[in-house]
Amino acid sequence: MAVELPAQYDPKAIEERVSRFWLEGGFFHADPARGGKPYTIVIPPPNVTGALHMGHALDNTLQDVLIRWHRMLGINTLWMPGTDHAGIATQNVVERKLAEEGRSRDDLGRDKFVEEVWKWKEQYGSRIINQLKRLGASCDWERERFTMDEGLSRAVRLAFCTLYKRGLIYKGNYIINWCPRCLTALADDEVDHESHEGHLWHIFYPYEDDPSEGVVVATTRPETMLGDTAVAVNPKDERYKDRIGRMLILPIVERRIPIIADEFVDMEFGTGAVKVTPAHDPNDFAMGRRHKLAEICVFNENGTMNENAGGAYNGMDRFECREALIEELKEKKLLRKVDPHQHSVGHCYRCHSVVEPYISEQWFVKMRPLADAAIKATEDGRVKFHPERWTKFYLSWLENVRDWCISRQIWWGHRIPAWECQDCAHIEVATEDVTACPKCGSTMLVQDEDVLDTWFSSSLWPFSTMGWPDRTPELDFYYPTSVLVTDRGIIFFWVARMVMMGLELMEKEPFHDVYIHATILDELGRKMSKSLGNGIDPLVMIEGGEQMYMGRKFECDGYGADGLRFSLVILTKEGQDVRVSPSKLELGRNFVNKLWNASRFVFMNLEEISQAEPSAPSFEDAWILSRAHSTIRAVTNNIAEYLFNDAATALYDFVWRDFCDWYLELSKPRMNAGEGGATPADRRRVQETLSETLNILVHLLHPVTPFVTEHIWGLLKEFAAELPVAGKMTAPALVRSSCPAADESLIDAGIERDMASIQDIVRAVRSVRREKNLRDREPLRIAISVANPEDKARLDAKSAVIRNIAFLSEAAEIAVNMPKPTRCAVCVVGDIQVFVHLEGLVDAEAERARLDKQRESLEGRIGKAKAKLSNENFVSKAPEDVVAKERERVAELEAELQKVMQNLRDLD
RNA sequence: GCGCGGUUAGCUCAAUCGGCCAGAGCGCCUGCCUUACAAGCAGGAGGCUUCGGGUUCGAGUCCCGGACCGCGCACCA
Repeated sequence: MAVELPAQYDPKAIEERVSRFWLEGGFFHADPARGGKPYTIVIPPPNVTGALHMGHALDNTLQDVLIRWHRMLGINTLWMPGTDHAGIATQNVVERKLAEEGRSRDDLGRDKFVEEVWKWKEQYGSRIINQLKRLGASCDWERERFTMDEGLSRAVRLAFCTLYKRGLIYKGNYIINWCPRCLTALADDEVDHESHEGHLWHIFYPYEDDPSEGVVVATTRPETMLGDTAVAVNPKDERYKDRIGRMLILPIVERRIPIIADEFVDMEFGTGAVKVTPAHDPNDFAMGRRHKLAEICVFNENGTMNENAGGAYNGMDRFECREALIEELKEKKLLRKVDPHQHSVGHCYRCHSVVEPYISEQWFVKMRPLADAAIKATEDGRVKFHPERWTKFYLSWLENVRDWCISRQIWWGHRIPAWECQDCAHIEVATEDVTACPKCGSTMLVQDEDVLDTWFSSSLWPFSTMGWPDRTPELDFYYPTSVLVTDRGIIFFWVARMVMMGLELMEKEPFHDVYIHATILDELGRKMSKSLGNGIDPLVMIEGGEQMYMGRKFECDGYGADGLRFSLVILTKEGQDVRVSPSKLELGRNFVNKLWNASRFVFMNLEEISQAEPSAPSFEDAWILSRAHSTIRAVTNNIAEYLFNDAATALYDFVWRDFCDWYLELSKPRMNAGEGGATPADRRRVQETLSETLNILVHLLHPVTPFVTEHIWGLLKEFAAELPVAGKMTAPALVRSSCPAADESLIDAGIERDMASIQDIVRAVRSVRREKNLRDREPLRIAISVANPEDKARLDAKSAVIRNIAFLSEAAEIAVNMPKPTRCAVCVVGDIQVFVHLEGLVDAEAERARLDKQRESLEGRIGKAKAKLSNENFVSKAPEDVVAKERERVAELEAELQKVMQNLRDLD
């Protein structure tokens, strides 16, 4: 067979080929008509402007592990992919591109601009999808959706109308967060608060009837004073009690404003008197409405001051205005004090400008009823979080949520389906465009200019992608989905809103489980970000190349998608953020190479299949199959509980420790007829066990390292065509093959224990080799003294194993209570003594040193255990089996110690 | 201010229900190009589990309190 088997695994060529094979085979396609049990995941749709980062890599790897695992269990799986139109973000990207060409969106006008965005989307929008494919994500790509698709847009309109009709959407004039750069309203959770070192300015407001007296107010945003319409004090505040109702003259603008009393005011803070600016502060807004104060807006939409700010400031930027205003107040001796003050300032999560609280007319979703239903779904156990602690985080947000501002003053997005009649001012909300006013019949209708928050359309994702509002077979079969896998960062933005919309519009929660995985951090524990330059590009790690990381350049020769995926999965402990650095990712690359080489070894030994009837399975054959099935059991349980890294660790140990370090080494002499009595029947047996084990192993690993396992499986299918395992390899591809179930009858704790004991003996011999500077394969002779005839019988049966792996010149002599032969080193392993014949090499000092060290350790352990046993409370209160076990342990340790002591005496 | 994580080997992390000697990877030291793999093999060193109390026969693990690091929310005139 002329197959090239390079000694170093090169992922690049293989992954590309395997990827093509999968896509051409249509193996990821989901078909509800196939029936069976459904298992569904909808992808958290990445921004269409996005590029794959490590967070995506982890998120999608975990989803892919779940999907591939369930697919291999024969379950009817659907992984729904797609992208999000990301209103503000995408609009910003296209506007930046236009700016480079010296154009602006206003030059183009709305229709032309939206056309430009679509063009941009067609050209660049598939980048992240291709990157996900490169990562190996086994989504049903034939079903790819985009939140601005025709179908999803229909879903958005119907959702809006339905909620409006149910009174859950309303329009109103309220204070919202305004980004003066993006020129749009933002939802509360789209504002990032950052702590800033600012000032607390104390400003004097004189009384109208006695300008020499007045009150001092404290503020961090003095420029808003231009819009003040009152000063508030606490009604209980003795200092101000008798001044309530008195009029003040607001400096600079010279407006008459009253002193009002409101419980809200904190007497401890500042001077206890608060300037009230209803149009520019959420608390003041609420106070203003309580006291029916005027709402005077002093800002323009772009963050400059407007005519209400007065002639001097009109048109000035808000921050320049602050400076100028402070100067003027100083001149007028109205600035009484300036204290440094730490306070938090809201920033736009898209462009990072300082947002302004701003009164404007917007559309809102009434959250209370929706949130209550969502809370109930979790309380009833219909929506569960993993790890469990996120439940509280999620519920506390739902409990305190305020109405959601969903209108955005941008052009890219789902335009609000509301039309206002220019004649009678009636507002009609409808799924189809409205051409005549249903109230007055006028045809003078104007559609609302605003678009909806992107998260509004993403909240429908679990069902809009399946064809809702049509009742499709997909929706019937795959909804609700099984699990949502995401980062904690969008629990509010997205997870909560999907639950609310699913319950309201589908009357069914959109998913049963929510798995919140780690956030990826850099090696110093900081989130990866562009501005810090501490991000690692997953594509560079996969395909190779160079990039800047934390200020230095590093080069990677391409660890492959498998290497990256394995690293991420094994590093990511549930519920724990994960620090990633380029060097840590070598782990997965090394593992994949190890797996490849183990497979390569198997293939080389399958080149000539022995035609003999296989001999009976030997001890080591039974052992590796026992370990294989133990591993199947462990991985199955771990994945069911979302313990991905435990599954990966079990696989790592099985492949590297059990299979490579021990079984492959043990199989070598059995492959070579003649040597050590190996027969063609033995050879055949080993070939069957190797192929069987490798087949199990690639199945188990496939969800984590899909490419290399698919490749190995394909080769194994050819190499093992004449072996029994071929009967289990009839699927067209590993991705569609079913995973072997754990066969409990093959799991043998006794065999695993015996092997552990053999490993101890072998390690003892190796240790002596090291100590004596003997070559690893220098033939040696050993004798083994055991405690009883049963142990002798057990070891006798395995003497070939020991001989093989310890490189002995002949089988060990095994006897019960054998006296120590002369001229040998001795190692005490439990109740076994291993005598290594060394002829002239025995070194009494080295012997003494080794035995002394062991004596010390044993004495320490015995001391501890005896102290426990001599404690009457322990003996009387601890469970009997624990006490019995402890006694047994002491007896064993003492027997071992005696042997060590005897050997020490013999040295004298 | 409230809440949630975390603190274990030089580094990054494990440790199931409280019970054998607290493990692994990387790094370090020794020796090996051993016919799958130097991205490897073999052997080894390395621990007052953040601190102080408590519960318990027994605590890395449970409870109370403190320190430090990180995250979220609220307040922030």
